[in-house]
Amino acid sequence: MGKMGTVNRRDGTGPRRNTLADLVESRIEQEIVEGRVAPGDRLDEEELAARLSTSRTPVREALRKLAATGLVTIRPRAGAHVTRPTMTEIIELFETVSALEAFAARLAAERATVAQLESIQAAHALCNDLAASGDAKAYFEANRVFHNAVWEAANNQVLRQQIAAVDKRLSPYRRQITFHPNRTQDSQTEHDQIAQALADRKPQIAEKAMRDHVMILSDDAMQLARDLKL
Amino acid sequence: MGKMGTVNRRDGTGPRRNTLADLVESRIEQEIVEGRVAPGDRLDEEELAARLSTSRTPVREALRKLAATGLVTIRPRAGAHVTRPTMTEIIELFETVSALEAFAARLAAERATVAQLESIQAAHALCNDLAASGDAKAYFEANRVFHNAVWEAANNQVLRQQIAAVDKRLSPYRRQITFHPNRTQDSQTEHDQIAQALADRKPQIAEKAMRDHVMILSDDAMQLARDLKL
DNA sequence: AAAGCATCGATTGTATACAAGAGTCACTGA
DNA sequence: TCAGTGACTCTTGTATACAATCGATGCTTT
Repeated sequence: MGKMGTVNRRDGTGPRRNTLADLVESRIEQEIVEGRVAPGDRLDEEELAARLSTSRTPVREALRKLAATGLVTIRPRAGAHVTRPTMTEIIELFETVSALEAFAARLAAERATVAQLESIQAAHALCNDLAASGDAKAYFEANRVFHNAVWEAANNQVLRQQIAAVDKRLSPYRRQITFHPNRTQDSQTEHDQIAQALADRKPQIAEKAMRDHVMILSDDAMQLARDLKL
Repeated sequence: MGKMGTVNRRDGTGPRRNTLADLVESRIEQEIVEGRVAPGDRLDEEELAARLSTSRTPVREALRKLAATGLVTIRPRAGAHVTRPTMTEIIELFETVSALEAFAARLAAERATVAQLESIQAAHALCNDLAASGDAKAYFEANRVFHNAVWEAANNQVLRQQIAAVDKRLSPYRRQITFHPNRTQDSQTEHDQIAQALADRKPQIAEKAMRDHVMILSDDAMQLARDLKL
């Protein structure tokens, strides 16, 4: 009787995984986003298959899907690697995500529900506490929650997915910046302006504040990348 | 000189196809974008494999990649179908592409080369001629060229690819609108404003003009969809 | 006759087998 | 010693075989 123990969620958020290929995909994606594998690292099909106790077929399908989003680069006969963007591409990624997040902020200011605005304020408050504590790792997560709350408040699933896709590609670099000394305080000041504009329902201001916020991050990322000779 | 004999382009534009899976992918994508298969249509793996003289393996990989971009929907054990967006999703797609294209227009106004601006003007002029001629099919293509020229002039490859991805998902609906009677003339007026703002290098105006232009299209799409009971 | 259920068929998901190109490394020659 | 070249190996690309699940169809039962 209990043979159908399959998990079956229908929202696009959580892992609705019925097939091995999808499971493998989320595992690989996780390893990339969490920084367990770095840009440029090779992704060996057989090694992944062995590690995840499956055959090459689901691994290949997972890698193809990840390649479609740009997280992974596949060159024919040369295998799959975690995409290592050039300096130019990193700038382009930040520019693109700045446009998308700014638009999300604009929409959020226009049409967020009261509950959604409260979620944003709560995340903002949490960021404040953690910024004071100096726990960079925790702040990194709280910052993600804040941004996620804004994306959600835009009430546009397509937009949210597009942002998430580009954001994943930037995650290795975003991570670096968070641990940059003075960044946390500045970030909080910018979050203040964004949160205020949203609470006041001022789309234009929210849009510009978010765009500037992300682009400042971009500048920091570039500076850091130069320092680290990435 | 000719160091590598392999055909190896590095921009994402042209078909750099070495593997069957990539070839199959572009074929299926083409059929969707050109309207040869409609949203909701089933994509049978064996039938595709037979028609393209290959096995199911490359077909499956191609379908997975297309699913990652949202053009195709795959439900486990239920097969692949051309994605049929809901009314809400169509609106969300138009909103998203409006933000992206508007940003592209802004960047183009800021940093397009003279040659790129000339390409835009040329495409605009062609649109004008064809609008007068009343050849809807030709205008549809010329309109694409105009928009493509703006995307290109933004000088941001990541942005260009993101726009292209979302735009593909909208192509069935964009097509419908073009053949709507009065749309062509209105569209030209809007193109005028965009082209002028770009020529004058006014980012704010270009951004707003493009955003409005796309969102008007969205309204028309919704109205049409309602009329056709899509 | 309608509803429920079981069996069958067809299609997808996964694994494995086979083919072919790219990189490696040792060997040769200068 | 170093550059060039050749075969070899390892990995990927493709095809096929096998397994599992969902939907349909027809039968049974009330």
